[in-house]
This record gives sequence, C-alpha cells and structure tokens, in this order.
Amino acid sequence: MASYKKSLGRPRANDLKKPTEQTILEAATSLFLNQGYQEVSIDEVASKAHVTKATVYYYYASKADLFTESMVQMMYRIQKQIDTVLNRDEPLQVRLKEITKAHLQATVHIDMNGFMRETRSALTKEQIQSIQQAEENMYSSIEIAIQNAIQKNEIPHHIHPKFVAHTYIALLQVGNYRNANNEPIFSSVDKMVDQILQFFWNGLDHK
Amino acid sequence: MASYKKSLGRPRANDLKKPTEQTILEAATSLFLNQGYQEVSIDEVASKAHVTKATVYYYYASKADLFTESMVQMMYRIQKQIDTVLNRDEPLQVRLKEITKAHLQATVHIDMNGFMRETRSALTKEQIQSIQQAEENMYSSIEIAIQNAIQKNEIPHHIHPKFVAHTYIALLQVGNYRNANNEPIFSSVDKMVDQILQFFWNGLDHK
Amino acid sequence: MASYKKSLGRPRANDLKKPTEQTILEAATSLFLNQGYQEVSIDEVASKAHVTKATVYYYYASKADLFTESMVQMMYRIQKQIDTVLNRDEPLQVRLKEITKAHLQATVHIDMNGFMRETRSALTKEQIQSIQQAEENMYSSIEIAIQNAIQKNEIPHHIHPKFVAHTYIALLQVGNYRNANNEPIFSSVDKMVDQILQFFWNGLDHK
Amino acid sequence: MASYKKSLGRPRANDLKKPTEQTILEAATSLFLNQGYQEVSIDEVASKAHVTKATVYYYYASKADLFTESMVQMMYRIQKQIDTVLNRDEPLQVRLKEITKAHLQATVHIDMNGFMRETRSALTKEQIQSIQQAEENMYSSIEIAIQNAIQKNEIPHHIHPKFVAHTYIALLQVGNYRNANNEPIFSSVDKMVDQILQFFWNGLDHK
DNA sequence: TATGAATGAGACTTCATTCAT
DNA sequence: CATGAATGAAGTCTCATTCAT
Repeated sequence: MASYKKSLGRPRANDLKKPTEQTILEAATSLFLNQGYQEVSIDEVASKAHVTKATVYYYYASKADLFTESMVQMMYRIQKQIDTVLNRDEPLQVRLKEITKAHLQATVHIDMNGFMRETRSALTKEQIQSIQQAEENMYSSIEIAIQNAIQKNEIPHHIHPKFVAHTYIALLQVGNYRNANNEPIFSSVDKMVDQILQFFWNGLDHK
Repeated sequence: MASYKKSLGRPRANDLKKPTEQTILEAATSLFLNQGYQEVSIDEVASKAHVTKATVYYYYASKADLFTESMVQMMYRIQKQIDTVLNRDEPLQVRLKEITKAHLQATVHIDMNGFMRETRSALTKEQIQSIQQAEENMYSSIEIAIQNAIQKNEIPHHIHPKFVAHTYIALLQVGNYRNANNEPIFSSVDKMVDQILQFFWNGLDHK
Repeated sequence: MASYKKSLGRPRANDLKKPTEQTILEAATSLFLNQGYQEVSIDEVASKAHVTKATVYYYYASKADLFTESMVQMMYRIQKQIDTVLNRDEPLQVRLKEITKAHLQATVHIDMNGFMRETRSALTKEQIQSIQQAEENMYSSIEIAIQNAIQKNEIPHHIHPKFVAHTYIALLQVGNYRNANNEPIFSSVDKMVDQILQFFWNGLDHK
Repeated sequence: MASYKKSLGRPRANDLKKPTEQTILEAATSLFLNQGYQEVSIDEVASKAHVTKATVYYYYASKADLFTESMVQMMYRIQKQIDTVLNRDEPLQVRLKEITKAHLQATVHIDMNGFMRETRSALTKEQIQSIQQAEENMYSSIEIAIQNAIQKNEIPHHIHPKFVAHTYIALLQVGNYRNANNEPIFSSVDKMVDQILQFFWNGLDHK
C-alpha cells in the first residue's frame, strides 16, 4: 500500500535519521490529535511514517498501546514546556501570559475529556490510568505554581489551587472556540489572551 | 446482536407506545453522548431501542444523519431548558445558579469541541453546519441573558457578552472533571456550584 | 419514501387512468430492460409507477413474478408488431426491411441471452420456461415467414428456417453495437439497415 | 460461507502454487461469466479461490475493480488465441473455421452487450472504457484479418471490414443458442460450424 | 529490523418481503 | 384497494492483528 521507497542497504549514519520508533510515534500523535482514536487507522500512521503496517506492529503491540504512548509522551512534552516557563523568576501573571499565548497559537489543542469518551472502551484500565496520570501531572505543574504564588502573596490565600488550575485550563479552551464560520470570538490572539487572563485574575480575587 | 424479537410486518397499534422514530432518537442520543460517534454501532442503537437495524434505517438514512438529528435535538432541548430558567424574573445570579446546578447533576455533558474532531470526516458539510448552528443557538441564549443583565446594571457595561457566555460554559466543564480515581475536585455538588459561580462573578467584575 | 400524492377519495372514472396493475408493469418493463434484473429495486418500480412498494406486492407476488410478467408481455407485444408486418402481402425483403428499421430505431433492444444469465438463479423453472416460450414464439413468427417465402420461391428451398430466423435476429444486434465512444458502425440507420439486409439476403443464397 | 480454513498470517512459501492474485482472478472470471456481475458475491469468489473475502480485497480494491480486471484479462486472452490462428499462412476460410469451432466448443461465451447493461451503473467511466477497449481490440484483430484477405483477393473489395467483423461475432452467438429444452439448433457442432461459415461466406459475396 | 500476505470480526447499508390497518 | 411500518438476510468493505520470511 505504501509506495514510499528506501534506497537499498544500511542507511548511512549521517543520514541523521530519527529512529523508526520515534518517527512512528510522532506520526501517530499528530493523527490522533487531529482525528481522534477511531478515525485513525494503523495504515494511515504507517503511511505517514513511511513504513508499513507490520513495522508499526513491530514497535507497538497494539493500536491502543500506540495511542497510549502517543498521548503520554505528548502530555509529558507539554508539561515540560509549561514547567520551563513556570520555573522562571517572574510574576505569575507574566508567566501565565506566556503560556496562554503559546497555547492559543499552537494548532493542536488538548481536550482529554472529549478524547477519552471515544477511546475508553478500547483501552485497558492500565492504559487509561497512564494517560490520566500524565494529564494530572500537567495540572499539578500549574497547581504548584499557584501554591507558590499564594506563598508569595501574589494571589489570595483562600483559593483552592486544584480548582484554579482546572479553571485556567478550561478558560484556555474558550480561546480555541470557532463558530460555524470558523471565526474565533476575538479577531486577534493578543486580545483573546488579555481577556482570558483578565477574567482569570479577577476570578481569583474574591474578597 | 439484538435479542429482542418481533414478528415481521407492521406491528399492532398500541397507543401507549412512543413513536418508534423518537424511541430510536433517544437511544441514539444517549449512546452517542456516552461513547462518541465511532464507538456506537447502529446495531447497538437498534438493540437499545428494541427494534432492528433495518428499522433504524427506515427512519434515518444513514448513521451520520442519525447522529446529526440526535445532536441537534438534544441541544435544542437543553436550550429550551436554559431559556425557561433564564426568562424568569429573578437576579441573573440566582438564575445561573439553578442552571449550573442542573448541569452538574445531569449525567450527560456536552462538549461539542471534542465530539466534532472525531466526527468531522464522517459528516457532510451541511450536517456539520446543522450541529454547529444548534450549538451557537445555545450560546446565544446565554449571551442574551448577559446583555439583559448589563442593561439592568446587574453586571458591568464593559464586558463582552459572547466571550462571557463561552467562559461560563467552559467553567461548567470544570465541574465535570474527574481524576484518575474518578473523584471530582470538590466532594459536594453544592460546593462546586458555589465555587464556579463565585469565580465567574468575580471574573466579570473587572473594575 | 415516495412523495407523490394523490387527491383523496375514489378517482373519477373519466380520469382515464390506466389500471394500476398495468402502470406498474410498464414501469417495471422499462426499468428491467434498461438496467437488468438485479439493478432494479421494487422501490424504484414503485416510485416510477407512483405507488408504494406494498402496492406492487399487492399485484405481483414477488419480484421474480413481476419480472416474468414484464418480459412475457413485452415479447408478446413485439411479436404482435412483427406479425402485423409479416402478414402483409408484400415481398419478404420489403417486410423485413420495415421490421429491421423499426428495431434499429427502437431504444430498447432485446437480448434475452445476456438477460437470462443474470436472472436465472432468481427465477423458478416455470418462470424461466414462460420467458423462453415467449422468446421462442417471437422466433417462430419469423420462422414461419421464412417457410412461406420458401414456398413462394422467394428464397432457396434448401435453407433451414429456424437457423435463418436466429441468424436474422443476431444480425440485428450488430446494428445496435456502439463502440467506446458510443458511435455505431455506420453513421446512418438507413445505411445500417441496407448493409444488414444485403448481408442477410446474400447469406441465404447459397447455390 | 467459505469452509476452507487457513491460519492467520503469511502462509509458508510453496513454489507449486499459482500466485493468489491470479487464482482469484480466474475464479472471478468464471463466476462473472456464468452468473453476471450482480449475482456473484465476493464471498463466492473468495470461496472458489480458497481464500477469504479480505484476501480478495487485499488484491482488488473493489468488486467493480475485480470485475473490470477479470473481463479485460479474459478478452485479452481470447484475442491472443484468435490472433494466433489468424496469423497462420492459410486461406481465411480455413482459419475462421478453426476459430468458429473453438468458440462453439468453449463453455464460456462473450456477450458484452448484455453484460454491460447490468453492470454499467456499478462501474466508473474509466472501468467501462477499459472493458470496451479490450472488446474493441478483439474486434480489431478480426477486422485486420478481413482487410488482409481483401488484399489477397480472398474476399470482395467492396465490403466494410468493421461491419463484417461484427457480423461474424454475431453469427457465433447463433451457435450458442439453446431453446427452452436446452437444445441447440443443429445437433452437431460440425453441422453448426458449416452452416455459420457458409452463411457468412455467402453474405460477404454480394456482387 | 522490516515487511508482504492473509485473515476474522464487525461495520454500514440495501432490499425483498410481510402484515396490520 | 392501498399503504406504512418493520424485519431478516445478505452484501460490500474496513481494519486491527498475525505470521512466515
């Protein structure tokens, strides 16, 4: 099915070819994020990674496995990126602004809630837990930043960090909304970022 | 798959029975909401509605059709319920509290964003538009309530009604979050409702 | 499924409505001839006859029945037409010319051979025989005309009437051939008719 | 439906075996010729080729594809056979006799006209053209032989080669006719061959 | 390491037919 | 006379998975 051809013999080392395993995972991640679990076929993944279906199975025992590893790796990467920003020595407001902007500019949006509904019945309990763990780690990063900000009196003491972390992520989704004509709520990303953060910051401040 | 048996031909009249068409639609709605488009098979819908696959096709030309009509009808129903509450002569805060509580207690949560990713490629343009239209109508209801509240000076003049409407719905999603152990953020629904509304109300109030 | 509406009540007698049964048969004949047995669905027949599927079944016990009656009636009609011409008091050559021309101008061509291959397994033995009988009657008409022509010394004595009758029908098929671009062998029907008859007449004349 | 069992995965190599692809094509050809397009199910083809339905789809993307390739390959084979005989250095009459006899003895008869009516709506334009092209190639072979015979003065100059080629094939069909009792027109094949050729030869000779 | 060949299970869909009204 | 509602059986096609090479 795949018509892609490789030249014969062992590939030269300086081809700086990514290991096949990683190539496959990246192809899978992108497809799963854009189309959802069921819509993506192993053939599609294989074709996008320029290998054959059997090769995908050589590295990943099942589609559910491939999905799980894709999601976990992706969330891990996002978490690292968030962490990098959050660990800077700047006011929380500044750091969140950067994260918010980055998220709204990315083409790929995470919305695990919707994802899992479709996927749940195809995964084992362990696989579901792996993914949810990775998701919670993402939330935890933000939660910790909130807690630190509380200690630095950047935000009120009485707020609930976990709730606020989720609130923040939920507000990000608003920035990704498009109506039937594919138009966002505000025409510029910057406007959107400002509105979201202002709303979020106000929301925290309940005297 | 269907174990329920009926004999061939037109069934004897029975006034107590809901029309088959509606029975099927309800079965479909519930399944689609819980499992997503791809995970639900027509056989499952049929079996849940106590009819055969062929009967489903007698009323709905395709799975995509059935899905579209399910979603549109469902969102229409939700919109009506929201409208009923919103049209009461009470402070907005009181009315939103009721809606929030109702939503968090319902077992079914709408999250069209995630839904459509999975489904997009299976639907025609017209079908997608139908669904998105119904979704926008839901948001509009809230938007209008916001606008009315602005005129009554219940909330500040400078806020953006559409943005706020989306914000509100996004916050509702937080109330539906469950972690890997299926635990919500707060143990009681009432607590959750209060927190969401307080955050929302604060968020509006940016002096 | 059929959206066609009739006005209420018993139709007026002077509507000169063809009896429903015949309307259905005509719709069926035309569809079967153009698309073959399997390609035509009862729904299509019903829709073309402006009745519902159930009405078709009210008059014809099965699709195979409907097909059989369609074919038999059609061949009977063709036979009558051929007979009318053949019974005239003119040279055989003149009479055949008329039949040939009529056949080549008709949009519908009979080719029972091909038809029956597709249909055989769907019909009962009796139904197949009915159709083949009707077909043979058609051939017989021509055969008899040949025999009469022999007695009138219009054509040689030693020829085999049945063989010649089949030969004649086979040559008619040549006139219906269209190549990949839908072009016939000769550009005008008259040219085709002349060539076929000249070939046929020569063919008979084996001294 | 298929009762023949094989285990999953790639089968052990076995040089004696015809390639699966060809086995399937042959099974398909025979079934299509005898029963027509619609009557043949992929399951039947698979079962006749001792593979599963999925294997058929591994090699042929759709039923229409399988049909197209079957017909094209079959006509190509017939054309080659005809060519082999036609290219011999013998009088045309002798060569046609051999072809005629071979055709009447074969169990499989080509009658594309009837075939295509039933099939047209299931094939793409390209597929129909492929088949018609293969058919025309068959006719061309004969046409060319006719033209050569004209140059060698074996048959009159004034005849129209394409028309005559079609005439010849049409006459072959007469030899395949069977009445309601499955009896041919003449009891022996040799008699039939003689009659057809005599008629054909006479037909050509119109002074 | 990588893959071509094959399969089993299941999905969507169509359609002839039946039956109470 | 005519039909709306329902079904059973079958058909095409997809896809995750397996296995010998």
